[in-house]
Amino acid sequence: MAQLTLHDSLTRSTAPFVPLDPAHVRVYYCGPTVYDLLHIGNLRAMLTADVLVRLLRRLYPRVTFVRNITDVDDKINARAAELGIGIAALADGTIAELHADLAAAGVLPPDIEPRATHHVGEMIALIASLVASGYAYAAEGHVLFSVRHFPEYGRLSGRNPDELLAGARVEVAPYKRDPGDFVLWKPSTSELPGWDSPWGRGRPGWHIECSAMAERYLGASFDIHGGGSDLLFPHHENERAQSLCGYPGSSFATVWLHNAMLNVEGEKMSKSLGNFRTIRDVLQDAPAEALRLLLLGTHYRSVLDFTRAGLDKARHTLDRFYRAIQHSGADAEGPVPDEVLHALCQDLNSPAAIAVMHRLADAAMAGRQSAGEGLRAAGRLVGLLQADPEQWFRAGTDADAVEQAIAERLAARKARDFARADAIRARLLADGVVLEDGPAGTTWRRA
RNA sequence: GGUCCGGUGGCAGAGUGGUGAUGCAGCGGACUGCAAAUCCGCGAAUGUGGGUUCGAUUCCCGCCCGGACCUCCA
Repeated sequence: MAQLTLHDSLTRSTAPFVPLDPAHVRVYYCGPTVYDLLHIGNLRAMLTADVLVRLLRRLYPRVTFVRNITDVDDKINARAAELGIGIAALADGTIAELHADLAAAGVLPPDIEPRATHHVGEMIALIASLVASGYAYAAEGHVLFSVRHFPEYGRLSGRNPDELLAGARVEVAPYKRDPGDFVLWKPSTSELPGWDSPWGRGRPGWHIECSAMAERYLGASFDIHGGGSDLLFPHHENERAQSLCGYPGSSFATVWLHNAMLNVEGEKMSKSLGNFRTIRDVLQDAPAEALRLLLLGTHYRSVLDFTRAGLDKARHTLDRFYRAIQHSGADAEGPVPDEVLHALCQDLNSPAAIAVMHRLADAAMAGRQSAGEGLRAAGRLVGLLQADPEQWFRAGTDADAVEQAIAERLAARKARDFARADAIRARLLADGVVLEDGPAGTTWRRA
């Protein structure tokens, strides 16, 4: 069996992945904050996790993948107030949209998708334990984690706690003992969502939810924790501090996986630049597999540039793969080719796996059915090539009308009236249908 | 200011201490009424200056350039 190696952000090195329990691999990913539709940056993180989990499921007998939903947060409060609805209603609606978008994008659902608001009790218990053991303190209705009590603080993100605040852009709240201390619990006014706690009515800080939910579903020590690289600090650094101090003797995550960010047409995606692309938006004008192939075309730890041209190219590549499958006569999946598995096992090297798929496509095009079957199998491992080729090439077209036009054109060609034949072909092309004349007659597909 | 990451052919994008994947684009050819698709062939790259080494794109140092993060953005 291929040995999986992964890059660990904590050690900043790539090493063989050794599960705590080979019979049961456990993965936690930080999921979205549900106040708006998912964008393609969110999707990149989800997709990295998706490929990781698909691969782990091939390599190990049992995998539990937990991806949380943050449904209590100041941004949610603000948006709910803006819309004049409750946070639960906003969260429920957003979660339904999120599930629809991810299903459309071909992202498999996690095994467990815990919501923060359903685990406030666990968070309060964890905070109480941190207070009792001296790692946290209450002040003015807040509970704060005391960074100075955790000597390893800063190790994950490579930061020196003493220097951390030197360039910070925020004012330090007066109730903090050290500027780097972060909030575990904060008070809520009567109009804000809140829960009763030993420190009064309030709501949890952002970081504590992941510590509590990861422990609840995976145990205090588990295998892989992932998320976008922007979460490395402070979110993951803080989670790690909370969990290591709150669950003595535990190791929290063995491997920390972080995917790089995504740009749009060369610029950072941001609301102010107006280049924010939601999944839904992109799927309006490209098949989901094209979006997926585009994202997998760059290694997850490199910054990826999302471009319209790239999306079109991805679609043409898929045309080539589907054509090869069709040509090889592969109507079923074969075993996953070793080269593909091997590529993915090298720290999820999806671009290398895609390169192998191109070679398989060459062989399939040459008529090797087993190559076509291998291509399909490789596709499934990375969530591609799941459509029926016929469907892929002809979805959204009026087959009867096209067949009729082809018959007319054939008659024109037989009469050597090429002007008329070409006019028919041009008309179909304008309607998004491409004709291909082969020895066996004329075939067609959408452009 | 601090920390970190990266600079590979026209473009996208892997890998590697010893003749630099893969795709797109380009060029020549086959096929075609013309195309499309497919096939054959061709040209084309490791930011910069040093160091280590028999040999560096790969390791080390300086420089230049780009990017990310620095308290709640995947």
